[in-house]
Amino acid sequence: MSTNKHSTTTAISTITPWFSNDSIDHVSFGHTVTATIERDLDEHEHLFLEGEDQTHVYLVVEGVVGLYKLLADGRRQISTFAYPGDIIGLDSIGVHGNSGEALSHAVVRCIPVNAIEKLIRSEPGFGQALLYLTASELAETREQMLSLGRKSAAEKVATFLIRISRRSVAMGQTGSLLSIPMKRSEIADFLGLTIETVSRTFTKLKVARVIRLRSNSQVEVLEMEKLSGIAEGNSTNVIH
Amino acid sequence: MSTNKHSTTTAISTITPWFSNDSIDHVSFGHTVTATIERDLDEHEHLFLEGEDQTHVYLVVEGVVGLYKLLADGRRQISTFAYPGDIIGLDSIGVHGNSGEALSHAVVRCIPVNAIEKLIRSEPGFGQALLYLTASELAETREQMLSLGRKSAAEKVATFLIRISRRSVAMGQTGSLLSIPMKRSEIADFLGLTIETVSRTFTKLKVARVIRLRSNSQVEVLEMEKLSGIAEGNSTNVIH
DNA sequence: CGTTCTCTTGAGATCCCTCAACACCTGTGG
DNA sequence: CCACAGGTGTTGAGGGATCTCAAGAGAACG
Repeated sequence: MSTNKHSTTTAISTITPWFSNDSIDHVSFGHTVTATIERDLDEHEHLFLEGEDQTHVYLVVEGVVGLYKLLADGRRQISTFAYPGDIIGLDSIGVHGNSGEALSHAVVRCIPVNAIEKLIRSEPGFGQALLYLTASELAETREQMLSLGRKSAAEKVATFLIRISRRSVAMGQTGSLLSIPMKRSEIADFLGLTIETVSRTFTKLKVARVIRLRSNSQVEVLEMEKLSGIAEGNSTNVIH
Repeated sequence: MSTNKHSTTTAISTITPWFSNDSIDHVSFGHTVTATIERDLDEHEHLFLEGEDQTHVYLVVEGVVGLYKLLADGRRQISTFAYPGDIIGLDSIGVHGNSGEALSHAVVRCIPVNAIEKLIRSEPGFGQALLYLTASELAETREQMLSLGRKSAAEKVATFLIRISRRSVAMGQTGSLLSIPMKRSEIADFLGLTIETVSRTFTKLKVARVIRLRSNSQVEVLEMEKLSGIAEGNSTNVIH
């Protein structure tokens, strides 16, 4: 179960939207928020459900949180994965448009929406920072729409890996040894595919010696050029 | 070709993001912008191309502008359709992430980005209005991702029509007689389908007496309940 | 009243999904 | 230390929704 910890320390955070290739935006909380609650989430624990009233905005501190929408029959579309430093809840005004669930153990800092509104009014630049952050998220989301609407399974998976690689580099780590914090089913629901197709596509990339699987959650990129070529739909890099 | 008209009138606009079901946000320009340029666009004329430096934000005054991304081989994904009252360019900081093209004759008001920045600093509430606007657009985009990733052709087309209907109602018009300002190819590139599939799906909805086609750009919804049932993926409303 | 663009319809191909079996991994308890 | 169970990932075979290719019908326009 989850535990709540009150904290009086100021939370100053470097906000880097997932998959962002923009320069890093710095947004600081806490100067006027005297006490924000930090919350521990177990694997599969929900932070909120689609349709619920929005009470907080969340800053991911540790772990990865998935935002998703469901259809009546259970089909799921994962909208985004929120990594440490990402802010959750900027898309909705009043009511959550997505459900938010921890992929594994995670820690988030909960900021009440009224505190956000207060900060926007009191701290010059804060609102603008949030605007830029939301704008970047919109740009990322539209990039993902291109993948969902127009790319093949191989292109989708390659795009997914390239983005993880970029994020990895942005975090100061290597871009060729990637840790994949999500399961096949979550990758599938993010890319609009089935688990089987995701699995088969990983195998094809492996056989083509573009990647190597150290484990199910560790991918080594052997041919970065080829991978990004596939991601961008270059027909010379087609996999069979 | 396009004509540019200088204007000194204040442009006070009601901003309603496309497909929005949120309450209407009011944002006013012009109090500090003494002269904004209004621009006429011919059918298929581009406002900007993906990758270009962003110089302006645009307020659509008349007509519809499509934002799209291309893959190297020509595959296209339309990100959104901007209607009168919508603002274009809030997603990008510095460089355009999409190309913007008028679907038919259109008029836009051009607001220099530095004027926007000035307004954010000088007019309290302006930045917040833009934030809410961008947040709504993000929510809409994620709704569209569910369509692209997880819905069938019939569900996509039904969702598309329902959203046009909602927008129509929000504009004070009837929700059952819809005017469709885009061609089949544009609908296809928005929904991640081919023109042929879009055409066939319209025919199926027509045969099932859910809609009636007055012309290629005028759709009459005969069974709204059934249409929204299909849009939400209810298996009882499947079309064959 | 032809020219061109758009939309519709058909037939066959293809990519991905569905269903099914099996392999792998990890933790637990005998 | 092994047996087993449950969750997760892989692989195969077949089917189906959508795409591709192609022809023709309509609509718009000079």
